[in-house]
Amino acid sequence: MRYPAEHKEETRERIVHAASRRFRRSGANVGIAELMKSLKLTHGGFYRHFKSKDALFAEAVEKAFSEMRAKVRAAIANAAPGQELRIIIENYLSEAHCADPAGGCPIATLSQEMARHSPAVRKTFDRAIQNSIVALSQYISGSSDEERKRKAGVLVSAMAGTLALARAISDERQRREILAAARRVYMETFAHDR
Amino acid sequence: MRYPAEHKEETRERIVHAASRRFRRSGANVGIAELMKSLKLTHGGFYRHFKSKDALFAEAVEKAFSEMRAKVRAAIANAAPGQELRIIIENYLSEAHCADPAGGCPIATLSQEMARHSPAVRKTFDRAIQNSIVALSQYISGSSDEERKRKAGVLVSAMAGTLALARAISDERQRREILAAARRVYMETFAHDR
DNA sequence: TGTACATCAGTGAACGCGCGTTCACTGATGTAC
DNA sequence: TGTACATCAGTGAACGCGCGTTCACTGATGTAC
Repeated sequence: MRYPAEHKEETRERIVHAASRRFRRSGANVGIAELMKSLKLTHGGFYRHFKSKDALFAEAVEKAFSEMRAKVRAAIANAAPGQELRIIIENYLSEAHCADPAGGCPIATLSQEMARHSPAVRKTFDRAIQNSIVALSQYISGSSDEERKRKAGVLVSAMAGTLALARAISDERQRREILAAARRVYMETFAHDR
Repeated sequence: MRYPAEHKEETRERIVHAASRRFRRSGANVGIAELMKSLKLTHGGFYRHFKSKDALFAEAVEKAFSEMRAKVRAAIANAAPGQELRIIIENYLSEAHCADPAGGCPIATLSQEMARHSPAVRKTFDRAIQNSIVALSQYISGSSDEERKRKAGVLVSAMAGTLALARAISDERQRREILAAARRVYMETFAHDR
């Protein structure tokens, strides 16, 4: 059957969106068939939209980063000037973010498997990381742009590591504790002028 | 053919050692056949030693942590008192460790996929993390045992996150930069009395 | 306006492949007599 | 001391399964005349 004009683009976007969530939840071992089934489609049609699973993965990574940027933007939209970094840290290390890998930061879910991905995927991830660091650096104090970017890189990697470890910990109380302790340490280290 | 008395135990250990390295390099998607082949064995014999791939994975995780503990112990064996934490941070965030995931910290390579592993594996990982945090906490300043452990947990997760992100970054200069910046920040935050 | 044809998103069978696991078998050595 | 048998780490074919990808096909709608 033939479909209305924008139908194809809509389907494509639904695939990328679902893939972005699933890859963040399960890494690259998500099957095309299962993914398409979750959208009430069959696996054969997948290749009308993407030339390979790898191509989809790259787009899904990009999508995950752009979703994160949107969330951060929304969170600090009404922040009092100078409070942006505190809000970013609080949100990133929140229990809500911890409980939602599928809708959360791709660095905390995918960085470890990046070494095993194709050059195309790695390049996408790489660029997105640079963007994130630059975006974050504008809220960090420091005597030069370079210093702010360096500190932002450290903060991003530290927060992603803490989130990943918190998710690996089974005991809920301990998970909450490490998130809370990390919020405090990172605030003191990065959000206070010193 | 029959083998000398301790032969079986030796083979078993060779398998765990090789698996520990391979799992850290590639995550759980390492084939039994390929693993056994790398030891000049065939895949069929695997099940004389382990009841399943999952059982091996759990042992390999344990082995990875115990290797790490041994490396840390060796590194600080001759440290001047009070310098242990500086040495630990310097080693963990060294370019050598960054370039050697297979022989390095399992938190930096496996934490993100832990959520997808069996309860048995998760429990092993969990226990090992607690041990690591407790072991590290003795070198961290703080007014109580609890505070030292909390700070140690944050430091472990932060360092693992930085190492994972550094490995995901393709550009060598940037990789070195983030490692260096993180060494400095974590030293200031955790290794200085304040 | 009506008809014949083209389009193409989506379908589902089929492919080759690698996986974890099972199992009948091998054969050098230890053990019983 | 010599012989027959038991042991069991390791072998390699075979299993069922899920995977990414291909491809001939479908059929509702757009388009040409």
